[in-house]
Amino acid sequence: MRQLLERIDREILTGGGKRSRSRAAVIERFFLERHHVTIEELTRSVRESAPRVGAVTVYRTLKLLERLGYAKELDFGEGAKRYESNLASHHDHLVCRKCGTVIEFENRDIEKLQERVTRRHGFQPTSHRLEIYGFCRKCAPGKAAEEVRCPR
Amino acid sequence: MRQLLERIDREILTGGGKRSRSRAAVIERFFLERHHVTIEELTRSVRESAPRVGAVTVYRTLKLLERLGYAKELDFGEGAKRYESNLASHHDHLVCRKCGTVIEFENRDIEKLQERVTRRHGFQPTSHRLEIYGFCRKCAPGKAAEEVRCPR
DNA sequence: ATGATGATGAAATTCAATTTCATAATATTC
DNA sequence: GAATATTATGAAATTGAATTTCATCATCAT
Ligand SMILES: [Mn+2]
Ligand SMILES: [Mn+2]
Ligand SMILES: [Zn+2]
Ligand SMILES: [Zn+2]
Repeated sequence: MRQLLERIDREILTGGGKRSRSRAAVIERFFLERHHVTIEELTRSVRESAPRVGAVTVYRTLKLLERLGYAKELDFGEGAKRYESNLASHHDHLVCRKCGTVIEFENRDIEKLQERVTRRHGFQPTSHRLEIYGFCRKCAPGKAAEEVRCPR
Repeated sequence: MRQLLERIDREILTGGGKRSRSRAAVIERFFLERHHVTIEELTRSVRESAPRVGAVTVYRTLKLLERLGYAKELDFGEGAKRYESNLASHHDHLVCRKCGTVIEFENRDIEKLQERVTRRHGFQPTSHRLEIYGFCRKCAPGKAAEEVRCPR
């Protein structure tokens, strides 16, 4: 952890940036988070230990971490984006539409097939997103309130 | 086409709705679109034949078509959402980060593997989204302006 | 035609995200 | 250890897509 923070600090320095307490607070909290967090959630968390940090700094710091390759931006269609550490290996997500639980999975076969698809189209892939929406074990009762068709 | 429009009209009627000229104009234009359109693009298109139609009606009509199962909402992270007809069979997308070209593909093997993944997690899937971002054949020169690391 | 209810669209509102800008913090130079 | 230069901060303002409001219009049933 210490190692990581120092390494990021060094990268920022190298890039012409300066150290900052607020940013350090955001970065530390971010990597302590267990789940995929929104800016709002992370801001609340940061303020427990550094109450004066503004949400704008959280926005800026996460964009920075993303540019440096340490964070990943996610969008589960909730309105606000979520972020996760990009230190672990690549994975995709199962998102429960009822309770919001997110299950992570990794499937090399799917990734292989994706590569084949892109090759077939002369497409040079740089990233992808695969999200499967539905109901998790807890939230999948016999019949969920599925398709209610109504014009309004 | 005529068939489709009448069928949708009937469904709306059944659901307690009424016919409307503005909405009909939006629906007709929508199904004539070849590409994935934003609300703004579709509104411009609609106004060529029905100049008084407001953007709000386009928003509302697309939400309606989505609820009825005739349209699909897409989000390629551009800020504005895109919509496509849901009449054709399911497919996923390759999105060029440079020129914006969208290539559609269909891969039964990937879908099968997805089902296996969800089953393994006791997850009941209702939909998914798979998008692969990168550079299309035209836009993939030896080295694209890939990773420029800079703290700001 | 009349009345009831749905649909419309301009304007107002919402809300995440970004920009602005005066001030504060940090690095560099002497 | 100042003085100076440059970056970072955060409150407030701004943006922009999407939604809501509401007075008015259109459509349907009687
Ligand atoms: Mn994850
Ligand atoms: Mn498509
Ligand atoms: Zn759930
Ligand atoms: Zn391209």
